[in-house]
Amino acid sequence: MRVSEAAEVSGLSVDTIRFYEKEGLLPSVARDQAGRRTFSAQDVEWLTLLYWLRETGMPLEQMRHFTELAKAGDATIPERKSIFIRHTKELQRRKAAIERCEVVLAAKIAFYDRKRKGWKL
Amino acid sequence: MRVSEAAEVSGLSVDTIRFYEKEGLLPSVARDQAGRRTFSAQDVEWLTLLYWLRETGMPLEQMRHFTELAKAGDATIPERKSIFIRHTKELQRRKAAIERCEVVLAAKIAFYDRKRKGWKL
DNA sequence: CGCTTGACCTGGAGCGGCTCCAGGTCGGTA
DNA sequence: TACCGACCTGGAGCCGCTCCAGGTCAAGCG
Repeated sequence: MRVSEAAEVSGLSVDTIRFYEKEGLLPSVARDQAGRRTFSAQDVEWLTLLYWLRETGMPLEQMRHFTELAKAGDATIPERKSIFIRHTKELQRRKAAIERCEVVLAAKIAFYDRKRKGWKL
Repeated sequence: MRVSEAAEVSGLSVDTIRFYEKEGLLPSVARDQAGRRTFSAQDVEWLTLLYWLRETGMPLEQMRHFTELAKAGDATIPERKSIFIRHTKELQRRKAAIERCEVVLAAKIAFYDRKRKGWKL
């Protein structure tokens, strides 16, 4: 699979994939004889994971660390697991922030509605 | 109220408040005779709103536009309201992404647990 | 009354995380 | 065989801060 298809499937942009490779966030990327990146199903799964982690705010540095662990083999599974558990907690924090914001916005909207009514009366 | 206190109450950093002023995101900031910014309760409320909008991903450009509308008076209330409604929808999108990511992480964690069990048997 | 301390000021550099662009290479189709 | 489009690289640009140097000022203490 070539980079544009990998991008489409994973949700990342082509530029972001190249950038991630440069930054060491991809465990390995094969090239064909013409020097073009080729992605296996596994590679694309990895990209998709990165997509979700970034989409939900994990810093590149942490993703890079995670990549190093994955490259180092099964012995690092406990640490990788704990990274995911920590990120899950972070997601709860973010969800709470969103919900708090929803309340704030709902209050503002209600305020505007009351004001509008005031004009009409 | 001075900038450090306004920062503490609003959740923004002092640097971010100064940056937002420079970028035209604050409708007006008074200064004392020594040239220091002073914030009224209203100002702090505004900062807090900006905090929540940024925390949940609204771009500065949109916040700037919103500020302009607020400065222009009550006639712009319908547009301001529609900005909030749009952002509320964006929040739903983001919450869905977080929930999707939670599922992905839970699956990964379960996978690690199965693998760990495999070792022990 | 003067001195120090610390909160504030400004302008500008640096950084994370992309995104876009110029200029070039290559392979598959008409 | 000549082209077209997808790929390549290196580097500039952009957003949204964050940090720093170098300076001003007011308030509290000796």
